[in-house]
Formats: sequence, C-alpha cells, structure tokens
Amino acid sequence: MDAHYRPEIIEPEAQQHWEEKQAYRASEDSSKPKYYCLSMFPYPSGKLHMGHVRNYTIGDVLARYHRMKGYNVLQPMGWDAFGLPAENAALAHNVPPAGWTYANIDYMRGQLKRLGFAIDWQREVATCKPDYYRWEQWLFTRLFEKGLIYKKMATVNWDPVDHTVLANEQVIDGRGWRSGALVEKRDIPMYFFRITAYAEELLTELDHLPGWPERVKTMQRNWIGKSFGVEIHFPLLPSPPGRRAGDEGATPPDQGPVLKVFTTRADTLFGVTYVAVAAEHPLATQAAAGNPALAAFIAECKQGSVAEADMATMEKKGMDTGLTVHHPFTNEPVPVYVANYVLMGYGEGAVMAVPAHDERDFAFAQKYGLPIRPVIKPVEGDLTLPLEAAYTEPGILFDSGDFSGRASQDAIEKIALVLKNLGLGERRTTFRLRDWGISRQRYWGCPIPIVHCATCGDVPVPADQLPVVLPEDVKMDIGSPIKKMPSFYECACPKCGGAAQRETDTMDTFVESSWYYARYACPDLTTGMLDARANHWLPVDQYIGGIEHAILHLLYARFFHKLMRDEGLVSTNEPFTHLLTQGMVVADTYYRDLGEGKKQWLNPADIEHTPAGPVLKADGQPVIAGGTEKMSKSKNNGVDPQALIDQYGADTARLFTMFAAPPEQSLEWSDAGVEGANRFLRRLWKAVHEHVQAGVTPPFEKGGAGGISAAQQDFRRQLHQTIQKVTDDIERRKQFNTAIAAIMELMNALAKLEGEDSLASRSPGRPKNDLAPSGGGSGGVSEPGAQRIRSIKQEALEAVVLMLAPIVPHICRVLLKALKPGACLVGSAWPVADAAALVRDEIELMLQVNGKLRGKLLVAADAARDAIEQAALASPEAQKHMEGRPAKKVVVVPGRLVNIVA
RNA sequence: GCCGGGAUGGCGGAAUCGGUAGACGCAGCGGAUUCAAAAUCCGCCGCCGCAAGGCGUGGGGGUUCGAGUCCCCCUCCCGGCACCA
Repeated sequence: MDAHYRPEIIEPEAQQHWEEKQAYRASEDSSKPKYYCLSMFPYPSGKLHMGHVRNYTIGDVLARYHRMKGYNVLQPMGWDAFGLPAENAALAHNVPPAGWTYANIDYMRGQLKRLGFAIDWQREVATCKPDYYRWEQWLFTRLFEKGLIYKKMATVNWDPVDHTVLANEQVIDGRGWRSGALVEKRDIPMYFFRITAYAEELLTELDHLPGWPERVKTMQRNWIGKSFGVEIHFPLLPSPPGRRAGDEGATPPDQGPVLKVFTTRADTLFGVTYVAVAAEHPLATQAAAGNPALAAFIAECKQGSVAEADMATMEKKGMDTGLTVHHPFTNEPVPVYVANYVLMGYGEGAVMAVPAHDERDFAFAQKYGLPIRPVIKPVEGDLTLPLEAAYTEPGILFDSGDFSGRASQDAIEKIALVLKNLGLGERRTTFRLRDWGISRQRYWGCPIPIVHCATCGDVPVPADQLPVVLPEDVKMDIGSPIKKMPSFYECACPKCGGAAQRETDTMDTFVESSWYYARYACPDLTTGMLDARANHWLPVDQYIGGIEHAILHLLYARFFHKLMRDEGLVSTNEPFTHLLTQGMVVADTYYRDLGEGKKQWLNPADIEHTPAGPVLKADGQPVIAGGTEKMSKSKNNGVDPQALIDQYGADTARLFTMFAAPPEQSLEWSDAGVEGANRFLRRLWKAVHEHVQAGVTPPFEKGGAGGISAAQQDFRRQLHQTIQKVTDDIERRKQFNTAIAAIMELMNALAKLEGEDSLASRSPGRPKNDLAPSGGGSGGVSEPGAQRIRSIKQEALEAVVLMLAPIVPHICRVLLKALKPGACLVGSAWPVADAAALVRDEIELMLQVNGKLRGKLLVAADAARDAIEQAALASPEAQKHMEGRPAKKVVVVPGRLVNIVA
C-alpha cells in the first residue's frame, strides 16, 4: 500500500471495480432476508446540492451496513424528471425541457457515481420517459372507470397579463412573478383523485407505523383533520309556529331552502350572531345581483392568490349581504355576511359565527359592530363581562333555552339529537383533507389520458392505445406548447370513432413520485405496471428523505399504495416501514430587488461579507440578506458539493456530512470542519500503513484475556464498547455523528496505547491516569510482548475499518486489503463485540452532596448498596461538604452516582 | 394565521430512561519539529475568580434529593400549508 492517502486514485479505482463486478446489483434469488433501502429520488435540477449528498449518504450508510449484517439489499435510484423548473429553464435559455432534463440527469448521475453510492443502477427510472408514465396513465384510466377520479371546478391563480395559470410559488406578494400583474382567482375544470375515500384508512393506519417519526404522524393526523361535529341548517324563511327547541316528538317538516354550516361547537349555537359565507357561495351571488357594492366586494375577494397561507394571514374582511337566515331553535333572524376568510372548497362554504367563543369571529364582530352573545361559562367561576376576548374553552351553557346548565360535550350530543328530529341537522364527521386536484395546465408533465368527445363525453384512452406520448421536440413559450399543437390534441374518439380532442392538461408531478418506489422492483416490465417482484421487495424497509415531504408526498404515496393494493398490484397496506426524515440543509440567501416584486437571487458563494454588509464579489455592490432558508434552486442558495469532492474526495465529503449533525436535525451549511474530516482519514491511513509495514498479523483472539496489561485490557474494553455503541448508533438510533466520534476516540486511545508501549519498554510500571482502575493486586505490569501489542492493534484496526466502511467505503476497501490480504470489503461482515472484553471489576460513581458534584468514588462493580452508602459517607469530600450535619437521606443510582442530602 | 420542529462554549455538535453539562471535531492559544513554511506531533481551551469557590444549556416560573432533559407561560428561528419539489 501507498504511504500516502490519495483519494483521487483509490476512489475511481474502487468505483470502477464495483461497477465491473456489478457489486451492488440486487437479485430476487437469495436466501438472505431482503432489505429495501430507498432515498427520495431527486429532481434533476442541474447538479447535486448538499441536501442530496446528505440524503444519499444516509441511505448508503444504512444500505451498506445492512449488507454487512447479512441482508439482501436493494438500493435503487431514479429521477423525478417532470416539473416546472424545466419549463423555466427552457424559457430562460431557449432549450427544450426534455433536452435540458436529460442533460441534467447525465451530469447528476455522474456525480452520484463519483460519491460511490452502492446503487443498483440497472433499475434506474426517469419519470419523464414513456415506459414509466405509460403505467401511470394506465392506472389513471382504471381509477377513472372505478369513479376514484372525477372532474369538477377548482380555483387557480390566474395571471391576467401572461394568460397563464401560476403555481403558488410563482405568486409573489399577490403578483405574477414574470408579468408583475395582480393575480386573480379563476375557476377551471380539473380532474380529482378521490383521496377522501381513503381518509379514514390513511388516518387509522398511522397507528400501525411504529417505524415512523411521531412528528410526521402527528402532522399527517392534523392534516387529515378528522373532526366530529354537527351539520346545522339555518332556514332561509321563518319556520312555521309551533316548532320549539326540545320538541323531540315533532315530525320533521318539509324542508324549505336552508343554509348549511358545519361546526364542532354546536354547544355555542345560541351564541350565533351572524353567519358568514364564501364569496363564491350561491347566496352571495344571489345577493350581489341587486347590490353593486356587494358585487364589488365579492370581486375584491377574488383577487390574490389561492394559497392557504395567504388566505389565513390576510386582513379579515366581510360585508352584509342584506339576507337573513333563521336560527333553527329560536327562529330569530340572523344576518348573512360574505367573508373573505371562508373557503368555498371547504365544508359547505359557510360558517356560523359565535363571536363570544371563537377568536376569529370575535375580531370580526368587533370590527363590524356585530353583537357578542356569551353562552358558555367556565365550569368553575364566571365569565367577566363584557368579554375582552373570546372564551374558547368548553364549559357550561347558559342563556341557551332548554340546554342551559348542560356541559359542552353533553349539550353537543343533545343539540344534535334535537336538530335531527327537527330535520334541521345531524351529527357529522368531517375531514379537513380535500380531494387531490391533479390537472396542471403545463407542458412538462404526464399527459392525462382522456379524450373529450362531443357525443361520448370524457373517454379514457384504452390500454392498447397507451401511452399518450408527450412530444419532446417543442418550442417553449409562455403557455403549454401542446395546447397549440393539433397533431397532439386532434384524435378520434376511442368509443364512437368520431372527431375528438385529447386532454392537454398534464398531471401533478406528485403523481409520478407516488409510485416510483414500487416500479424499482420491475423497471423493465413492458407488459404491466408491476409484477410479482414488487411484492418481493415491498414494503420499503427504510425510506429516507427531507422533512419537507412529511405531509404531501408521503401522504400521496401512502394513498397510491392503497390504490395499487385495491387494484391487486401489491399485497401490503403501507409502502414504507421505517421512515427517516432528514433535516433540511439550510443556507443564507441573498438577493437584489429588480422592482415590481421581482428579485434576483444570488449564490452565497458569490457573496463577500464586509463591515458595511454583504456585497457581490463580482461588482462589490451591496446585496440584501434574505434570511436562512432550505437550499433550493429558486432561492439560488445551494452549495455545490462538487468543489468539496474535487478537493478532498468522496469519502471526506461523506464523512463530513455525516459528522456535522445528526440526520434528523437541520444543518446550517458551513465548510468549516471539512479539513478535520480529511485529517482523520489521513491519520487512519497512516496508522494502518505503519501497522502493516511489519507484516501480516493475526488479530487478538476473542475471549482470550490472559496475561495482558491493565492498559491493554482497558483499551480492549473500549474497543468492544465502541463496537456496541457504533452498532446501536447506526441500527437503532440512526445517529452517525456520535458513531464517528466514538471511533475517533478509539483511534486517539490507540495512538496513546502505542506511546505507552514504547514508554513501558523504558521504565517498568505504567504511568497512572486518574480514571484507570488502581490496585487490583497486579502490582507491576507484565511486560507485553511486541506480538501481543500487534495483535491487539490488528484487532482494533480491522474493527475500525469495518465500522467505517458504510460511511467511507473507498478508503476502507484499500485499508482492509492491506490489513487482511485477499479480503474483500463487499463480502465482509459487521464486527461483533467480545463479551469477555466488556467485563469490568471496578466502577466509578459520582459523589454529590445536596445535588452538587463534590467528588468521585471507586467501588467494586458488584458492591452492595449499603457498602456504597458507607463508602460515600466516609469519603473526605462528603465529610467536608456535610459540615457536620447528619445525612437526611442517601440516594444511590446504581452504576451512576450517590447523592447525600444533608 | 394554523400545524410540526428547534434554541447548549467563538463555531458544528455530545449528554440514548430525570443522574459527571460541553464527548468528538473546527477555530484559537502555547510548545516540539523545521534554515523557514506547510504538514505532523504534544499540551491548553464555557464564564467570573489568585484561589477556595461561584455562575452557566433562548427568557420567566414550577415539580424533584437532583432538570439541557418533565410541566406552565413567553421570545426568536426553521419546515409545511394542498400548483416548488
């Protein structure tokens, strides 16, 4: 072996070797248990960023670790290749989206290979290829026929200048990002996946995913948002006399026109002082007909973006429609308002407002001088009137007719029952989750396989006519080229054969990423979407990806798995058994204002920090700091890992990324520390090189402990404790920074062991360090033979190289060969701790007096509680700090500490 | 605004079940080596204090023999909010 560590030589060599041997090709024929390790595939944006390196290194460490533990590992990779950035690049650089995408894929594949990931490249998929999206179209037609896909109107962001639909991301401060025009809401027809049909299962199955982080399950539960409430009908006309609250025996009368609302707080029904409807609600439209001011207000509500974050943060505005509905119990008239915060696509598009008991209604009522009528008081005590803020807790009803005196929960039940008997409402369970609109008015996506026929309506494209191929040789312009391409959209109706038009919308790119994990099992299949191999590999044993996907992608993928299950394509209920959500890699952002809400984002690498603030290196002119955000193409704050790889090699990049922070934590990028990771690898190389210079040595035999010095025994204990810790860190804790730290400590100890050895040869009796067990009757340390030291070093270096192999495979491949000529890293097993080396006869306890650390206590490992207490009380430190007071209590935590309370 | 996280030395982070706060690394400082530098090796390194000791995990309160860890309130930062992926 070379005396110097040269990653630029050994890394390409190792990569070439693995590729030639197809070392990481996964096969279904194996007696080993399968382990499917999957990292979220990248969008081919141009080049890898640090988030990718982090994500794929975590996946690779787990894949390589499980390979060493005897699993048949599948680790595939592919490309989430459809999407908006390709269209933007096409407009900016005048290249077709397809060409841009394929070039990016080629470059990024090269980068992934240069990082040495143990990927089965034979299974690579790109979602923009017809052999992939063909099956997505096929499934679409199946679901369409089953009624799991339907068409309805939906609201989008409309740019009135560019005449295009805008993504939420493209709306900045209410204006289109290219045109700068004020964005409007516009209703267009769209196809929807009926995900709400699976809402209940998506919710309950979360309870059977112990391998998922609790925070992700919580977020999904809240997103699905199952709530138990009451649907209440407010009649538009006064009800006939004789109907009374509590009149349970009454037969439901004929229903006149009613306004339906849903509420989880039916107990506050007597506190309703107005109802609010969405601007798009039929009642609002009706009232606006003869009311120009109201019509103008409704038009104003239709300005701005459809993003919920914008809706929720904007100023709450409303206007009286002049219409009234009637309270279902008291028959009192209740005014109907139009409010900009009520969403049409959500529930009934109308809410009952109870200012006394809802914060938003309270603020609204104050603003518009509407009455505030308290009807709930705390179980203990009273409300202070007049209310200064809404009282939103449950409590006891008052001023609520027959229901006064009841507790909230009880009242809800009772009110629901009475409403039901009156025919004016009933108990209902609703979900916050809405159906998934998948139509996109964009070019670079999977064509929706529907033909519109004047006679037959919407006809799904028959399986034998799939795929509907997206033309790739197009000229990009504002708007989708296929909408202007008769050769694409003119076709014959598959049903009647008459002239018809193809749908020109494409699918949401979340659709492709909802099933790719299954296609990796059989990417070459030309006769169907999936075959038996999918059931061999699924579910994914370990899925790794960014926390930003906690809700949408992961929920859609779970939904798709169930759709595929119900099509008989897979046999499991959930796609991902264990989920690791990687924290974001974040970096500072910088920009210059170009006016009209447009910004030019500048890369942090091009920024220099001066006392006067950040400036652009190129021109020395100031730039604006935009805060710390996740690395993204749109904010241009990605750090290019290529420079890191070029300078230090893949192993250093991998080691540093794993060492910088635990995987689940967000990581603010900084290059500081890369040097240290590289230094460690150089020291490791040197240690192995110096060791093997003296020739081949067999490792110290496990279980054998006879005749080795206390220092050597301590070292071997540390070695085997480290094996235990690293195993636990990788397998259970999935925390690699502490595993690396433990190995670094072990290497530091190994270096000291050598020093001690040479010292011992000069003067017998090893120098004591404070923590080492003293006494034990050994007296003089036995002079260790050079061969014994060498065998212990061999044992340690072999273990270190194997433990580091999942993290830094290239260097470990060379080091293992040097330590064990003929050994092969790919087939090597993970080291196992030697139980005999872990045995300890003395332990150190912390000594506290009144909770403050005052000293340390060395006791036999099997010392009884009494003996420990006596030793603690007798110690000089305890005597000093007890100051003559008697011990009131002695707390002994076995193996940890003694606390004397005096 | 709503939902989910986070905050520990100059910096990244450790402390796994309520039990030694600051492992490991970076930066810094001192020394060895060198003609010199780089590299390497050794040592020091939370704050106050000569020391004994005291203080210290975003802020305020609480539970406990003992709190970075549990509970309540607050501040700031990050992710998501259904058309970025």
